[in-house]
Amino acid sequence: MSAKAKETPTKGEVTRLVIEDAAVELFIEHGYHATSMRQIADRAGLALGGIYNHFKSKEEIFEAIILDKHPYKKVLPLVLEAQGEDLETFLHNAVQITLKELGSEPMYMKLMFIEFVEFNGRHGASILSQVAPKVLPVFERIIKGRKNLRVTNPALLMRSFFGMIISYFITEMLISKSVIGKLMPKDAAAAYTDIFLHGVLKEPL
Amino acid sequence: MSAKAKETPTKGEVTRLVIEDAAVELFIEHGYHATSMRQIADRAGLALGGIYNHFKSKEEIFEAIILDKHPYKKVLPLVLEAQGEDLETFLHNAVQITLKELGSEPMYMKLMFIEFVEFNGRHGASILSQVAPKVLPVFERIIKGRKNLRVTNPALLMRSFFGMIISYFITEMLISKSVIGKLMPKDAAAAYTDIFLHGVLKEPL
DNA sequence: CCTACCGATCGGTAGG
DNA sequence: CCTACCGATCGGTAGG
Repeated sequence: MSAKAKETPTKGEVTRLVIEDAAVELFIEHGYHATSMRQIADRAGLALGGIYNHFKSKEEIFEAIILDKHPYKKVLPLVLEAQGEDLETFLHNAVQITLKELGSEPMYMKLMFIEFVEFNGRHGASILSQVAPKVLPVFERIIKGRKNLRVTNPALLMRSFFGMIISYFITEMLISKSVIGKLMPKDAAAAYTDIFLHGVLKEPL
Repeated sequence: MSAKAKETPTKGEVTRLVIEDAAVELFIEHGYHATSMRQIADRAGLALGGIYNHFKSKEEIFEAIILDKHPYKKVLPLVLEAQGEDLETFLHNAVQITLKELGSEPMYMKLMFIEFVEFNGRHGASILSQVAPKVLPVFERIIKGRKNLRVTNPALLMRSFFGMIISYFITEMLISKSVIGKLMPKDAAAAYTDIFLHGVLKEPL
């Protein structure tokens, strides 16, 4: 048992994750306050009381989910490690990789909105304060390294980058339920990326 | 009483609006399911039972609010009536007017997110189906009339237009609670508009 | 429009 | 980890 404690998860750790998985599904389906502890217990396959061996309260489940499954957990390393010979390919890669990764489980983006609506963005604001100092330098480097950028403020570049991603997914989720989804181009993600890049860059790709 | 019935609102109509106003405040503060009928009654200044003389259920209050106070009610006429000599000024005006109008009560944008999170976008999808046919022609006209557009698909242009607006407000609300809001340029709305326009247009303004 | 009430369900706990 | 239970609060209604 001297290893990194990642190899053989405790039975308790497994149950904890089962509860989290059941809860995150239900939260995404109905939101936080409309989901009951009994529903979570049922879907996790145990009795109501059993949950409280792993979590002190319903809110603690939500907080664990935010820590473990928030989309930024996937996006952050991707953006930090994005590569490319020049600025254009770098930004293009960063956007495409991020959209593709998040697109594999688009509903997890809904966690952000649940938190925003039902917790007034309390967790979101604190995540932002932790993450921004790590990500901002990336955008600072982009701006300093190249001259063909129309945007010279790193915070604004960062904001428009993530704003574009958020906008892509929320419009995607709204449109997919409507007929006008049919009118969208095949690779809407690429088209979206394209608009953003041309908005930010001075010269065409 | 042959007038348009807008002049002297019934006492009942007034009470109805008082209830809606109390409810929309509470929904924006805590979301739909976390708001109780008793809270709404208290804030509206009447007893619990009194509400049911004006609304059959809690959900009916929410639906009335969506009908009366959804941000698209303000944005739609503005976009339809936006003017401008050429394409650039037209688009620029449309964006600026919309951002300014919504910015006067930014929290009402939260209604969209509440509906998305707690009603799974049911109302949002039906609004989209009603509104899209009216708005899409505007973007079709934009595309047909001018050649210096990089985006040739009207649905995509419409999506990126409203996506940009949504993205502006959600990042605004998140950032305003964080320190990095200080790093943003003075007129972030103008900068945001600028990025969008350059993303969509072939030539600089 | 209010008072007083209904059954149902909520989050959480004790005790084993 | 389950059974059985707690007080509190929920949306909604009857009756005046």
